[in-house]
Amino acid sequence: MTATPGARPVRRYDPQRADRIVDAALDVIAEHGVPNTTHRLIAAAADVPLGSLTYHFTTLEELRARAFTRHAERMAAAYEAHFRTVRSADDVVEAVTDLVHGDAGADPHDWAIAYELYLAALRDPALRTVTGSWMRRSRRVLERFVDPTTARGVDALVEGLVMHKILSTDPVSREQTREIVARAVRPATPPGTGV
Amino acid sequence: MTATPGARPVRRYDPQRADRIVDAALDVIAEHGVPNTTHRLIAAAADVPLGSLTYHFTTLEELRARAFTRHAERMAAAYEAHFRTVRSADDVVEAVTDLVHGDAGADPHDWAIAYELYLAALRDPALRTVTGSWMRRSRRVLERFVDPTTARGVDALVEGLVMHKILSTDPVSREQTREIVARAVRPATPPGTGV
Amino acid sequence: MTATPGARPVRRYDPQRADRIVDAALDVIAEHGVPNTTHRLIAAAADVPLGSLTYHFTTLEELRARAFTRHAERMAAAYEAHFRTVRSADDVVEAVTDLVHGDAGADPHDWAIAYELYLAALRDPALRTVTGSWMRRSRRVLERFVDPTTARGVDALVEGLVMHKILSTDPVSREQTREIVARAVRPATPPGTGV
Amino acid sequence: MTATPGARPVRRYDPQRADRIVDAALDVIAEHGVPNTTHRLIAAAADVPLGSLTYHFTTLEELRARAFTRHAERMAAAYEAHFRTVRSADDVVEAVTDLVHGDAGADPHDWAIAYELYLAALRDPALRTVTGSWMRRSRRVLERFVDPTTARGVDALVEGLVMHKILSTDPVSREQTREIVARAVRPATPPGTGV
DNA sequence: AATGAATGAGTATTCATTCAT
DNA sequence: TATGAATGAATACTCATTCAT
Repeated sequence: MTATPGARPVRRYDPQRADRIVDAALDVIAEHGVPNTTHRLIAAAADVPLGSLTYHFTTLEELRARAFTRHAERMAAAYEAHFRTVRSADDVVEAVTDLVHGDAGADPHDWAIAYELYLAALRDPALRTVTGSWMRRSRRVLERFVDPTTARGVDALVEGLVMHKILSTDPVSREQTREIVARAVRPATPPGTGV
Repeated sequence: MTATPGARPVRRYDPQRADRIVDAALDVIAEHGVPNTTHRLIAAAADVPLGSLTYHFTTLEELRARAFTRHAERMAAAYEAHFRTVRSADDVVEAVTDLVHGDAGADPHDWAIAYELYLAALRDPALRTVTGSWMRRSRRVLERFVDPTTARGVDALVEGLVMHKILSTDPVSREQTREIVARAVRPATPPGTGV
Repeated sequence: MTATPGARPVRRYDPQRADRIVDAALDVIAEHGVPNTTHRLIAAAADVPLGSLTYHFTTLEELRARAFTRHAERMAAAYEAHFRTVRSADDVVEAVTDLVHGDAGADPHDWAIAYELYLAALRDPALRTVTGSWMRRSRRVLERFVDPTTARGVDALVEGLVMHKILSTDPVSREQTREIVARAVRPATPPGTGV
Repeated sequence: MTATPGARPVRRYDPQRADRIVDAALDVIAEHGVPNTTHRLIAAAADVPLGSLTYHFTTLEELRARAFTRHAERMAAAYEAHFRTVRSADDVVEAVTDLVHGDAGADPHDWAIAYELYLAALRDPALRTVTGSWMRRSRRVLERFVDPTTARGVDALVEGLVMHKILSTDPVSREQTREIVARAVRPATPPGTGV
């Protein structure tokens, strides 16, 4: 009850602890993957005692969900910020190319978490609201510059290009990416104008 | 003294067992995901005793790698078969649309395995040769109809469209997909022709 | 709703548990030998649940090392205590004979552990610091009565006599032991005095 | 029944196979220790198929016993050979010193097996006939030069010196060993001649 | 309110031995 | 006669979660 002198220094009032734990969880997911994301690893990363995790989050699953939600939120916000200064359709091509080649804030660490989330969402429909709303926000951003169908296509294209860039053994060049993106961004060919 | 029928499980002579185990592993990966793919689950799915797995495959990791390799091989073969009858660029659009909407042999089960492989490859560079060669084969197929850069774009687009179809809460329609694909397949705008 | 007595095993608060586990490990090593010293056997001997072992000791190897260290420490202390009342060189002969014939605190149980440690040290150089410091302490005790070389010889002799007593089918008599020890304790023949 | 052409080359009639297996077992025991001496390791060392082991030796324990028996026989024979040219008591001192310092045919490999045998004999009384008869032969050799009690002492001393040489962190010098041995070999002090 | 000790269910893996061929 | 495939019991170890303090 009373602080015993000489006892180990007690961590004082720590209102952001839950927050710090969520961020630590994201780091662990990025570095070790969901299956290796254990209470112990997160506790160590957050520098909090083990019991603190289950005190703040009933289950590990809940903590993971919170972490993924936060990540999706951040990625969507970064996406929006990235396009804030874009004006013309030409700028869009450049901006999207930047996105694919990592010059837009999202690094491998972030993409690793994203793919962990994707796979988790594949198994857990509850997480699909997280991925779903993230995608809707991305498309909404693109719709400021292109028609909805094109937005959908460009958004999917970014996904696929990033994934192939990571998984391929001969990755795409920036030049090629720009070319590919440019084609996707062009307005639909008016019917009857030939292929 | 006498062999009581049913009293003792029969030791089966089973020359294709290793093969069956690999297929069972794929089923388990599809249904439960890599992290839940345990020896026990695979053994049950293949209807073989537990010890049989480590007899045929030194580690679980090795078995997983074999399973993923077989899956990638099958997916690539299916991809090639799917385009075998395609002749014109117009047919390509239809064929790719079929691919995205599951009318080309690959079902959610197959895609689930594919995404498990992607994530595994993200952590394990050894698996990247598997994903890499699969992608190369896909592109090579497309290059029969379009230029290499376009092939790359279309291949990435398929990836992204399928993924978003699975992860989104409002999925894309077949109509939209065709439109998006058509745009990606169009030849590049000749320089100087304007947008 | 009410705690049914006996229904659920009681979670015990048990601050000396780690210590008790180490002692239990020593008992198991003595009775079953290192190769049969399993988590299960130790847990049963210490009357603690299985998971408790790896909670307190990361690996079984670590637990074994701790147990051996404690044993060597105890044996050395007993050795020192045994010679505390010895004054003359004659007393030394008697004291050493007692040592060999088990009248000095160390029983077959203790020697069994010691030999398990020896063999373990043969494979694991880390354990050689344990055996090495134990031997140094023994010799230091003997050096209170005889010159260092003699101490070394007597110490080795004790080792060999005990071992042969255990492994031989016709063991040495107390009388013989005393005679042998007496010869080893005698001061070196002054040079030039002939044999 | 008939040799199928193209089948793997069948190992032809191999009458010394059992012998080779026993030697392989000794190698494995020396290198890996009894607890790690498995059928698989022995089969690999002997370059024979796995099933061959249980074909020739009912249990692993039986094979181990055979291996230990052979080793003890060889060690005793080497001991005898080593003393065959010894004539005087002075020569004995030198010969014993050679024994301890490894100049008598027995290397660390041999001692490792010996200690594995000792420990095994500690647990299994059946093996004590092996160790017992080995020791008797050693003593009998020494009794050609010294009285039985001295022989016993010297034999034990060798045991202890070798063991301490292996387990100690500051090993004994050849000089010291000779001195210690010399003292043990000297005839008993005639009663009444003082200590 | 907070925590570290505690635990049982689960994991991959090893291996002596059996047995169909 | 000889063997390699087969298997079940056992092993060390992990970990989410619980709970006494």
